[in-house]
Amino acid sequence: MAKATNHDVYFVPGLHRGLKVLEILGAAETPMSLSEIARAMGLSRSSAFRLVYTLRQMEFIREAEQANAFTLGARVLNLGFAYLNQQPIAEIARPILASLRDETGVSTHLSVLEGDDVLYLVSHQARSGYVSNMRTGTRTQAYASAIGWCLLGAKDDNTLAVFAQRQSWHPFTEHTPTDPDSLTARVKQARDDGFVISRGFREPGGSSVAVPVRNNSGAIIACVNLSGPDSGFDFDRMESFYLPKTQEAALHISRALGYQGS
Amino acid sequence: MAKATNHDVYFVPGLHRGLKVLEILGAAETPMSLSEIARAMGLSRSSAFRLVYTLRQMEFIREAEQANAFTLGARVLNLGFAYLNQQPIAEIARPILASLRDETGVSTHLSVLEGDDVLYLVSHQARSGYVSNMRTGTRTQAYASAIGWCLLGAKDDNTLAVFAQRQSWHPFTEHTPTDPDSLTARVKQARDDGFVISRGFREPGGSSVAVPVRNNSGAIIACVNLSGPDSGFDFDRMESFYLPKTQEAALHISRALGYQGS
DNA sequence: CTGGTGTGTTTTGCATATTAAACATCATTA
DNA sequence: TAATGATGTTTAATATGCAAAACACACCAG
Repeated sequence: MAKATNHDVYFVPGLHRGLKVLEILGAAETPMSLSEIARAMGLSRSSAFRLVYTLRQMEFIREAEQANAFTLGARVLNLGFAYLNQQPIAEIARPILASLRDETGVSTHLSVLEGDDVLYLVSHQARSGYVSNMRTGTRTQAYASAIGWCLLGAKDDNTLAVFAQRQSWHPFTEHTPTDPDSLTARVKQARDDGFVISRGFREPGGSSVAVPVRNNSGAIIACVNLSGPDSGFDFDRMESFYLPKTQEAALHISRALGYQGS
Repeated sequence: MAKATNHDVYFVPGLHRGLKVLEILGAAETPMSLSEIARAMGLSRSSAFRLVYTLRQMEFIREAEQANAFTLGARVLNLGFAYLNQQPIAEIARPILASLRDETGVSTHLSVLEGDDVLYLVSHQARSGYVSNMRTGTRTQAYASAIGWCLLGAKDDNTLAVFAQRQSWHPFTEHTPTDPDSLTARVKQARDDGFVISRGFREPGGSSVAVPVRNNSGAIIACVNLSGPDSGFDFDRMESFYLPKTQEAALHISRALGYQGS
């Protein structure tokens, strides 16, 4: 009996668990000992030993200063950046968003939908004041931010409904949608307008402008956004200045991807 | 017979090969089919099939638009950035190097020695003109650049000699050291001066200022550098302006790491 | 010193992953 | 159409990874 999950016949558990070790070490605040890893994985120490042994030999993990404790090694960086360099959109967007940051003075980002999350691919921090905690590689729940609504516009109504069903709603601020209906309303609004301007939706006191990026067939594949504290935005110029600048950048990127519209 | 490498008893090949698949996909220009992966790995298709199956199920790889071809998935990004976020020096240096970039107008970087390579941890591009190809995650040979000489100052003479022995010397420019002696001379010079100013050493027409970052015990653990095309640097002000600014930033970072000196 | 509890490491019988080989598709070519 | 060669997939015999248990060493408390 037992037989727990009955993993597919083709599954290679050694690989699965090794990658999980990497993720656990990635999430850890401090280096972990072999035993800690074994416990966190729900594995025997002997199995963990073999995984750690292999990973260390491959230099994907390394011992920390304190002996018998392990951290991620630099080799995982290569993987992460190999991924980034393979996303042509990131290459294209980087200089455009840098200019946008310089023109507007607030932080600029490019993000895509990855599963149910918003994933930040490019991020340029405002040159002064407030530092956003959104950096390349950051993930946030898509349902809870202007960027998310903008990106979710890519989904058709049915897919969107299914997406909404599986969310666990957490009210980040008083404006966060907390049920499928209010979310779909937001998304449809974003789709109709072609942009989202938000004020304190994701974080109290934080505002943002989001505009979709489209590919050659006109589908939404990414989202450009400005974000910053209310104090950094001149709210009166939101529609007259920040929005058009952002739209211009988004269009610039879309064109570079073969988008024919305007 | 055969028995090829007689891998250690504790080695788990499934993990080893899975990670190798990720690296191969990371290095690939375009998505790869199952068979291509198998060939690149020197494996049977059936084995590659199981690795790909597992990686795909874990979302470390995904099928490209073209069916039956695979690319890295977004989940590898998490690993890479988890590593970065675990390097406190990167967190500390980021805003300092952003200011340095803004004050000097040229690109700024923080790098560490990783094995025999220089690894860039933080990178802020100049806001105009020339865009350097050194970004976070980039690796370069340590022996061939000002940053490298600066970082190699951390090694004692014996270790440095051993390091020098195993390099394969490639003359990137006419100034690149091509033998152990000229390298060690460079490194000792850097150690004595406490900085390196270079002109066209790594790339023709590219200049750079590099200053070491020290930890609480005074050891060199990283290196701050400015880099840009000669046209971006005002060479007359190299020692009067760029160098002191860089030293100031490096000291700032060193202090934040507990360095007591000056 | 003794017993206890924590390590990391090694062993070994059993369960399971692995791969050669067969199979099923799909193109292309004769 | 049949032959060919490439692909992705499945199978089954065998090679191998796995975890329980034993081991060795450390640390700490009494």
